Amino acid sequence: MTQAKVRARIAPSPTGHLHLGTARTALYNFLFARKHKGDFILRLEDTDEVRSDDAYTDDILSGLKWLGINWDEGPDIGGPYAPYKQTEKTDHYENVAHKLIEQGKAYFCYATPEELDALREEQRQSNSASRYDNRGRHYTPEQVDKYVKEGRVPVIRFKVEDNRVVSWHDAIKGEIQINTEDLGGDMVIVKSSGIAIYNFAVVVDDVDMKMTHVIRGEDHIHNTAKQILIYEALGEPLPQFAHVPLIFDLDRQKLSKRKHGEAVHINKYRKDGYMPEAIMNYLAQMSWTPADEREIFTVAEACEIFDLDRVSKSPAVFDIKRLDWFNSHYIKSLPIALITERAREFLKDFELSQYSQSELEHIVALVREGLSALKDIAPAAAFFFSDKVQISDELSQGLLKQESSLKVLSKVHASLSQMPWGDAKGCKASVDAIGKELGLKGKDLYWPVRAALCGATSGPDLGSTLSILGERRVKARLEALMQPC
RNA sequence: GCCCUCAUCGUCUAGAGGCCUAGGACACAUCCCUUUCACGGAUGCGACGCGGGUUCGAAUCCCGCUGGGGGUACCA
Repeated sequence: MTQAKVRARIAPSPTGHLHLGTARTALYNFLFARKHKGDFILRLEDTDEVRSDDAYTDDILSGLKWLGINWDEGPDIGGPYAPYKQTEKTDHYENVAHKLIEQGKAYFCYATPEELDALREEQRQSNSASRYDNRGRHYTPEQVDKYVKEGRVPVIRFKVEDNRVVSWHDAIKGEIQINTEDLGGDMVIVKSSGIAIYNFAVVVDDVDMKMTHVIRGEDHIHNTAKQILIYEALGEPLPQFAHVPLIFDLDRQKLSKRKHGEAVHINKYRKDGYMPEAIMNYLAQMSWTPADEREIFTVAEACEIFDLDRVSKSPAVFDIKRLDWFNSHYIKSLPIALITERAREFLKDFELSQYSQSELEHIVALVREGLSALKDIAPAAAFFFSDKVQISDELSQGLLKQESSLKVLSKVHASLSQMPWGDAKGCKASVDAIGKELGLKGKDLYWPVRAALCGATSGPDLGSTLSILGERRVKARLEALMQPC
């Protein structure tokens, strides 16, 4: 048996910034395609004339790329089944819809939005299921004539046959059965504007683009039933469906812009200095565990080991603390040159040119340990860049007023020219030697020095700090303290 | 309302009838390391929603209940 080449896709609609859920769905499709040496396609479902915006398209494409998700065909690079943008296929959808009308599988419906609202309201009042009453199936020629004369512009509805069970084997959820009666009556496939509706356009596109697998959020389950009906009407084979559980917040509610604001957008994490490797890793393992249960893996590794069989059926809760853990892991373990490069934009308020590239890398290496996101690097590294170190009143009035502290500082100041700059251990040893001389050690010795240099009693390794700051900067800091006005 | 779906520590999960007095990770607590914070290491806290079955034996299978979530548009 020859298996067709796997083709999976992500079909975002450019009605908002790249959402965490969209990113994860994209990731799963991408990983699945790569795992099976197939193609991954990106297609834009921009049939919502009201909410679609090109700015969102850019945001989505760049966000996906940033995460390491690359497509083989898409609106930006083309491909054998172009166009990859639904608004460029309007006529095509309409043609297909007309074919369905000719076959008696669809028809024009002249019901106005107001009439439909009234119908729904009535159904709501009587506590019955909300559905279109298929009235358009039985128009007399006179009625149609009248509606046309009134200037009503029809939609095209697809006939949803009643009393049938649509079922499919979902690659994640297993067997799913839905009765067509619960689908809401004959469905609109082309709006009165002439633009195809999502449920119709997806099927036409997935058929056109020869998609073999449709992996999407479980909020689409009912849509899948509707879409299967369309596949059948078109006489086309069904792809394999897989419905991925959704992502919740800590309150077990769907992640939504309304409730969570920017926190649902990939962009927000990008701006805050989260590593794409961390987001990818975190997103991937939210509802999927590799067979060997490893938790840290790269995109490339995930492409090797991804498996739909191991995708969980239940929703995952987005927990920023866990993301932070992944992020701090990558901040600590990615090559220092790369982290330094990424850190630059978070340090842009400082005059970075005063340090060489390798010195800068040392600084980043020193402070990266405690960071959960790069946005926190500026406060952590600030003292390296300013000769006027901010010192709290508590320290300047307390610790730094003590006699022993002043002694330590003036001793350090005096020995500046003998410090082995560039040698972290050597610098530390010099301080220790001064301590020995003064009979001071521990906090009494280190804290004053640390406070003078960093403005705090906690911070990176003292020897390294001294070594990187170098004679000029250390001198400036000490003198600023020793000659108060 | 109706339809679909889900159910293991606070969170992500392992678990596909005996290997489970339920394992790992995050978080949290304590301790160790350290001049400090962080890192790292150790220990601890901590879960199979409930009720019936089936079976010699159930977290695992079946049924019901409860609870959560999603859907129910001329949105996607």
